[in-house]
Amino acid sequence: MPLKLLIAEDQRLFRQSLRLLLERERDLRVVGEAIDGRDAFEQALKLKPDMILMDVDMPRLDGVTATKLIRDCLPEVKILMLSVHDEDARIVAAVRAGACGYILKDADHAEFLRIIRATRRGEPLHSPFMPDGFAHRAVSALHESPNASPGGLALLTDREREILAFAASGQGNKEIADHLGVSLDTVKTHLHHIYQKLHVNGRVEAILSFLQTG
Amino acid sequence: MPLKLLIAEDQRLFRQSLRLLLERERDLRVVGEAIDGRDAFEQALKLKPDMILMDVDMPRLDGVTATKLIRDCLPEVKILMLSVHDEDARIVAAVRAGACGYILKDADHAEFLRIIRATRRGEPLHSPFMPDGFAHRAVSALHESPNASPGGLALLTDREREILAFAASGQGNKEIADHLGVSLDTVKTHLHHIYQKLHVNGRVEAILSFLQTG
DNA sequence: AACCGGCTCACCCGAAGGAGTGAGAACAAA
DNA sequence: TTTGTTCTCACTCCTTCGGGTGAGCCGGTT
Repeated sequence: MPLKLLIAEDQRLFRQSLRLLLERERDLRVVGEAIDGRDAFEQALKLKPDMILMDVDMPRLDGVTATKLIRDCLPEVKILMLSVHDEDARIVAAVRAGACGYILKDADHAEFLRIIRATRRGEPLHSPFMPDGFAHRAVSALHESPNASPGGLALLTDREREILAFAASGQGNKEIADHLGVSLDTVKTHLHHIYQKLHVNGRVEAILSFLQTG
Repeated sequence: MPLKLLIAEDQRLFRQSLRLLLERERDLRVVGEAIDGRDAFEQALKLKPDMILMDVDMPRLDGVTATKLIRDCLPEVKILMLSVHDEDARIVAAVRAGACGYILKDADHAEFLRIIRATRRGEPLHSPFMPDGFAHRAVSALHESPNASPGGLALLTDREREILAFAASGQGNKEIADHLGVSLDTVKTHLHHIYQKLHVNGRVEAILSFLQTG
């Protein structure tokens, strides 16, 4: 008896590609697709799937709320969240709302299938297929402010953005220091922090990141 | 002769699903995958694909900048942008940078394949498969006014432009040397000449000049 | 032949950049 | 008060970058 799956994902191309991937497996059967959270809720009631693959980020009704609704009406259905970032605080919220686990969109498709099958067998969250450090990151995510957008310039302080802007205009550290009236070491320290926050490898990459987002 | 495709998309699951979808087609062949813009640049140089499906939103190096870099080194390769929103201003930037068109991630997979094949045949951007909307009009407008006069970069030799492109992707001299199979000193000499020809003071200024003019 | 542009490599040297650490001052929030 | 953040500065160690110079090789031109 194949596992009846419902895919809830707003990006059609991704949704259809995913369906293709899943339908190659004999033990899995995609019984429906939903284009947002509300649709997922309705489809779930109608189709009674065994498991739902639910994107966190969807229009009209987000994955977390949809999970909550579905778990209220259909407690037996298993829900796996799909998310881009593992720092996503909504993953924790989703698990609280009744999700059985989560899969990163960056996951390998083999790992993807393994997680689905493990969840089907009712294996716990701390399954070996879960990315390492889940618990740790989950706790961290709870403590992090919701405005945190990983990789964005938003998390830089004003001073750091200012310095990055100077750097992006082609100035050297010494020049920047003179312009701002601080020491060379201070500029270097700021840049050091910038590189860490942006997860980049050096000045040029940081500037590219700045030019894209700026 | 199947079309050689390179997929540049940071979400692994989407990337692999996409590959699956494309490989079912006899006339298409996925020759490689790239996980970000910089990787796309390197893979493009290595694999020489006919067409690149490039996500706009990628870490390390965004799709627009990557498009610029690739078009400068491999002018014959066709680049199709992938984006979530058709209001995305980066789509316009991408077309300006040399992309042949764009596909929304919300597109139907059949439409997706149609656009790829239309682009392969060199059909104009205002193809009927293009969704209506802002970006569509912008793309058409751009297509009607082909200008792009090469600036100071014209006096650079092919090798110099190539090296500058590598530098602009965030790579260090050692990395560039390894990629090109030449010595570190050679790369430094080329850069030395580049700085002199462009009348700039260093790496960052040269890159800015490259990104603006290229 | 002689010449020249482009590509390659080597050496020296000083300047700049970056990792990592520690720490003090100002200030706001809990 | 305690805690945390931001900005500041210093110090070491190491890598990378850039300027300058010289030189060999190859291919095409005059």
